Amino acid sequence: MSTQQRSEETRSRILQAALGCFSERGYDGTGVAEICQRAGVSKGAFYYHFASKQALFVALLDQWLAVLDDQVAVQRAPSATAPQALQAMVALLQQVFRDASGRLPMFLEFWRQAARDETIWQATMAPFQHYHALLAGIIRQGITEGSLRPCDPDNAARVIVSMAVGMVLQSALDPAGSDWQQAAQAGMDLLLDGLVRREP
Amino acid sequence: MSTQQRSEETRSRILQAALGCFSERGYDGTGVAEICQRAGVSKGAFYYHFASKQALFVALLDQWLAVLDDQVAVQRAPSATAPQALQAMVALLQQVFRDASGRLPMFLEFWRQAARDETIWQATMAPFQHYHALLAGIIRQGITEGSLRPCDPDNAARVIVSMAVGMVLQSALDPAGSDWQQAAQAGMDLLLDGLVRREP
DNA sequence: AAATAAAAACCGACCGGTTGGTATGCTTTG
DNA sequence: CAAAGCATACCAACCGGTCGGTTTTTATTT
Repeated sequence: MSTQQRSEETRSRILQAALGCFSERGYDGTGVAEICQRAGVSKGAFYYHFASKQALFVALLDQWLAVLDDQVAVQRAPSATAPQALQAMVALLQQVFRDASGRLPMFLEFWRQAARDETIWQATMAPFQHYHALLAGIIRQGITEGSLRPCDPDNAARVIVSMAVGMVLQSALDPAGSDWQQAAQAGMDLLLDGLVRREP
Repeated sequence: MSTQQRSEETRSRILQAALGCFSERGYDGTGVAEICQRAGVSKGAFYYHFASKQALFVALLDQWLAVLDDQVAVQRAPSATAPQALQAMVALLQQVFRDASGRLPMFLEFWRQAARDETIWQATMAPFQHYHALLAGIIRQGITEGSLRPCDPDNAARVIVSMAVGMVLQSALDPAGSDWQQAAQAGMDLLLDGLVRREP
């Protein structure tokens, strides 16, 4: 096997081990030695691939963001009506629940660090703004084409993003507390149809 | 001044200092010495009042929960219709935004610790379940009295709680990103009326 | 009221263990 | 051989927590 391959595999194993450690014990709670042991490499290898523990964390965040970008790119099918497009967006959330199963506490680590580190903050906020813009666009289009009632698209998008974020957080804290995939589905249905009873 | 008064004031000052430190630097990021310095007391005083750093954290959580219970107690006026009652609940959220201004990162600390510590988890989850039950009750009543359309009250309550939690988190990360008080108001309006355009 | 005891409140030096990070050297590959 | 990739030993700093001692308040006795 070439040294490049071996090197990249080592790096990958460190990332994977760190993901597990951070998810289970948190960022401050896990030491570099612990990550190395789990990855089956030495401390020297660690600091050969990453300048610092913080840099590793950022790399982990970047990796996650890359995955997320892919998912967003797939979701580019503006053919359907706005309600259908919004329903389809829920599937993306379900992807989050599925993929990040057991590693959702990592989100808390990201968000916590984001509140203190400028670089991490920008990277962490990007998806929020991204999804906000995406949703606001869909809603705005839906209003002009008549499938949605007139309202402020930004506010509506904010509601949807907030709901999603809230569910991700709760599922991180209490995975068994509810079927969050189904809750997200039902939530979007509710949002579309409204709570108040209509008069005939 | 009596020693009791002095003692309680010292304890209070430690709590206040800790709140500031944890909000700014996080739980692991702040040392006991730092809290003591900010509070103007010695380490001896600290460990006279609190068994450990963790115990101080729990005390801080309890303090917050007490405030929250008061707010919930005030909100006990089931006289109005369900939509009105739900609108009134939003005011409670606004209270959170107002009171916890600048200390919202503390929520992230609470939630993060909750993912690892059983005791903190229970205390942290309690308000979630509390509000869920409260909202579900209002909605259920609204359905039976005809002011709300038939739906699953639990799902609807989950949506509202999730929206609130999501907004609190986002306001913690990006306080200047939006007028979250107004966003919460608009969100509830939207939830009540629905997004989809009605046919005449 | 003075003296004394006892308890509460507080101080700050100190310790043991941990941790992120480094310096140096060995192996393998090209 | 030169460089990349990796291992081992080690360190300086930090941090939660302890401990013996000191001051201040309260209770008790004389």
